[in-house]
Amino acid sequence: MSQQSSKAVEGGSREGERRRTILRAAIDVFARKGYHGCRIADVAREAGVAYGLVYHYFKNKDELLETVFETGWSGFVSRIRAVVEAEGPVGLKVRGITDVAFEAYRVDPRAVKVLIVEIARSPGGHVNRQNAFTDTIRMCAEMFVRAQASGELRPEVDPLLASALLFGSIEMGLTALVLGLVDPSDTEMLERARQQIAGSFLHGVLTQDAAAAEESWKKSAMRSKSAKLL
Amino acid sequence: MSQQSSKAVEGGSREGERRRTILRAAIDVFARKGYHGCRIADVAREAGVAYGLVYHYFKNKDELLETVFETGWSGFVSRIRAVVEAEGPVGLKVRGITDVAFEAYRVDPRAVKVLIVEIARSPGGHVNRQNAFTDTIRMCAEMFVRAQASGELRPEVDPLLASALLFGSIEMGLTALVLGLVDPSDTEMLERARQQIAGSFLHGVLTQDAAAAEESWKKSAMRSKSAKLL
Amino acid sequence: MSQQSSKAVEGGSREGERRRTILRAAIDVFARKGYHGCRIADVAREAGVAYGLVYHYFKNKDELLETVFETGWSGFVSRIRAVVEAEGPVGLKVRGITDVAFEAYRVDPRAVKVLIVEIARSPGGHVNRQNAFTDTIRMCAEMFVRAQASGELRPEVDPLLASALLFGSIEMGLTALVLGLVDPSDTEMLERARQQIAGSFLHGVLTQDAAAAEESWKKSAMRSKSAKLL
Amino acid sequence: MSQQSSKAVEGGSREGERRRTILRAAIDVFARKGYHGCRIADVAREAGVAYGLVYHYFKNKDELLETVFETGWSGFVSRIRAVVEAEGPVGLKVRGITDVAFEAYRVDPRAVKVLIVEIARSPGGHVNRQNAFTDTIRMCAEMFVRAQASGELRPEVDPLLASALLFGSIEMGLTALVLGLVDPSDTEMLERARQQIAGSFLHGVLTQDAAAAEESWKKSAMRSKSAKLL
DNA sequence: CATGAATGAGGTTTCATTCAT
DNA sequence: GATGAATGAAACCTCATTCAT
Repeated sequence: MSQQSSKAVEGGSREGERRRTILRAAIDVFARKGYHGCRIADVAREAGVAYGLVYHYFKNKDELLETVFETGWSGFVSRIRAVVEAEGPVGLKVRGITDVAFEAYRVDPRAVKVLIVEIARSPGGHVNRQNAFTDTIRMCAEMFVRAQASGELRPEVDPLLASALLFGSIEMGLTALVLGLVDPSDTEMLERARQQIAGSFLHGVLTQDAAAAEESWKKSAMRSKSAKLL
Repeated sequence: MSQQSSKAVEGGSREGERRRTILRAAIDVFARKGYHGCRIADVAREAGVAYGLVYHYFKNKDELLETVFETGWSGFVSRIRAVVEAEGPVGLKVRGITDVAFEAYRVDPRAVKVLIVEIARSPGGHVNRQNAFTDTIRMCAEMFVRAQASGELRPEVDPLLASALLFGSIEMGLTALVLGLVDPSDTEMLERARQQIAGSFLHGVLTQDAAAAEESWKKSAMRSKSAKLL
Repeated sequence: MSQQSSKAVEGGSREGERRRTILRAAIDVFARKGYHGCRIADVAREAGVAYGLVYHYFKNKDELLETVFETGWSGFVSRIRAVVEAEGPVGLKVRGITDVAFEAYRVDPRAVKVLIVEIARSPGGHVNRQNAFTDTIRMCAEMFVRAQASGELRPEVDPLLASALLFGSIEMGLTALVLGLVDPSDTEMLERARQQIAGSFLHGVLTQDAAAAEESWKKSAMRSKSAKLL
Repeated sequence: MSQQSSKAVEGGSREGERRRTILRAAIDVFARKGYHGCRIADVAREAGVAYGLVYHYFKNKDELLETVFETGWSGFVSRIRAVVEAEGPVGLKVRGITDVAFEAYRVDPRAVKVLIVEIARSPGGHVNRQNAFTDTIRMCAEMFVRAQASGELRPEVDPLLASALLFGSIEMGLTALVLGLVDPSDTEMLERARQQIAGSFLHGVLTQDAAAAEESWKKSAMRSKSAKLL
């Protein structure tokens, strides 16, 4: 009782620890072997716990995977939301969204791999996953609607589709890393990819005025960039 | 379509028919249930053949799925290659690539879904699928290298990444359809999506000159569009 | 196809054979180990078939047990029904019902044990079993209603309860055998038990007239009994 | 009833309370789900105690169930014994036995259900349960032996079998209630059932003289019945 | 070619029991 | 005494694959 309310604020409670250990192990095995190869036995061994304990914390395999997804996704979504709801030009927000994705990749590439390769494209049945994904796209679509109203987005652009395309670009950019098309250890390439994804996208959808504002922003950013990242 | 009715299109013996029936059934089940739910028994039932017959034509489940993938992909790739190797401005080629993808979707949405959703998934390495995918991206990347040499593509754009982003945009555009974000029966929306994907992408990466050439092309295309499509 | 319609009349069809083998094995294991100890693996070994084949013929363990019950019970019920629907005094019918139960015991004591000990008294959830049991009791209750109308059954006797008591007596009589209270190999005792169950019951519920008719029947029966049984 | 509210009825320390709470919960779960569905976790939840506490009071599941059985059964048996060992005609005793069974049902139908439904069931040999049951039958059989010696019971009746049949009738009468064949809330029906079970049985096995004595008893009983019961 | 019964390894899931706190 | 997390053996069930007809 007291364990849940008092200690579970951020990292406490022995129960929470174990649970998280298993979750983390699941992400690992998942990223390594994919949905197929991911046997509960592997997860348990990886987490260093007994077989049955997985079932103490998760109803069954599916719920475990679902939780892996939601855990990973919810953090991502909340960061995206923060960016979307902040003040500022849409160009800055789009760059912010790209940054969130790439930062997540930098922190835990395996988790991102699971999100991208194993779940985001996953089979129909799992309603939650699709909803989480489509909800995020819709959230950004509304951002684009407002950007269109303020004259930043070109009028002939469909906001929903634009949102889908932005995430498509980000996702495939990261997929290129995950699949080894691009060397993931090449940090300079990583940086260029991030720039290009946001840059090309914005070039493609912004109005002349917004693009010009973007341009001036980019130049000032270049000077302070290297300091920020490391 | 023509495959089913005529018997001699491509080695159309009776054997070939059966084989193709099974393959088509596999695509269906695959599209409906994903790699997971796809049991040999389902494929056999869907095809209306006996359980064991699947094993007469395919060594095992993996070979069947591999064949499903290659069959679907090879046609797609060869059409892409034709577009890439033709003469003409890169803008036209990018539109051509988008057209190929959308046309494939129009002909058989389920097959496209399989290609989209199951890429890079399932049994460990399955090199073929990834290779087929990455090879195609590399092919288009070379196209962009040439376009950069001829001054069509902006110099600061990375060709490989550009290629990835193009396919990312196309894929997510189609995924939006597959996921029901966009109504797939709305043909006007389909048309607009196709235009926007290619258009935004090109806006984002082309030089001023190439973009201008694009612009003039687009205007002439608008007049003849409806005739082409049906 | 032809296997089912042409050969399945009584004992034919290879499929039916296997199925029956498994069913019979299930009855054996069931009678020997009870519901608890009855593992699918045991049934398969007893039947001399592979593990998975049990699941080829039966959806799961429960369906197997359900089938064991229905198979055993349906034969029993149809014989009871034949007795109930025949012409004649109610006394004869009651004796007929007792005979059916004891004959079933003589033919396959294990099957009767399963019916009595494992299933007839079984846990709530299984609707079919209870229904089958209560339906049979109701069938005989109607027989008693008619017997009451014709003046054979005493008017103050409740027919439904009488039916329950008849089966209670029969069941406990057989249970006494099953539990070893009475030596099951003592055929004379068996014969006496049968007589007493029907006799005491009838004494208890028949009117004076019907009881007198019974008495005269019993005497004539005694002379021809020993010849019949062996 | 009184067990729960007062703390010193029968070794009523705090420990005893807990133990009894668990036992009572076990009866409940047992009656509701049968031996199968009865998991220790269910018992603990029903009793409102922690998982492990069940193991503090009972060595293992089997001992718990055994205790449930014995607790319920021992009270029943001692009451039966009191009836059997009392002075008086056998007819009165048979009615007394029936009364004990029905009274037990009135006080706690669920406990009776467990006793009825689970007798002779589950884990292989569990000698105790069978013994408790067969011992009781043998005890009454001896009562019938004496009744036969005193000319109350007809000479051709087998005492052991008669005893089995009596309990068979009682059990199935109660089973009819448990299974819902008879409405358990219909107290008049309950009363009639009790009368009929004992009455029919006695009619079936008593000699003329004993039956006549019975008859006169019954008439006098009818007058004072309602007062006795409540 | 065609069939579908038969096989059994491999995975998931349950749950009685233990034990550290 | 009391708790419930932790353990793991043992059962169930699935399904790719084989094979006799």
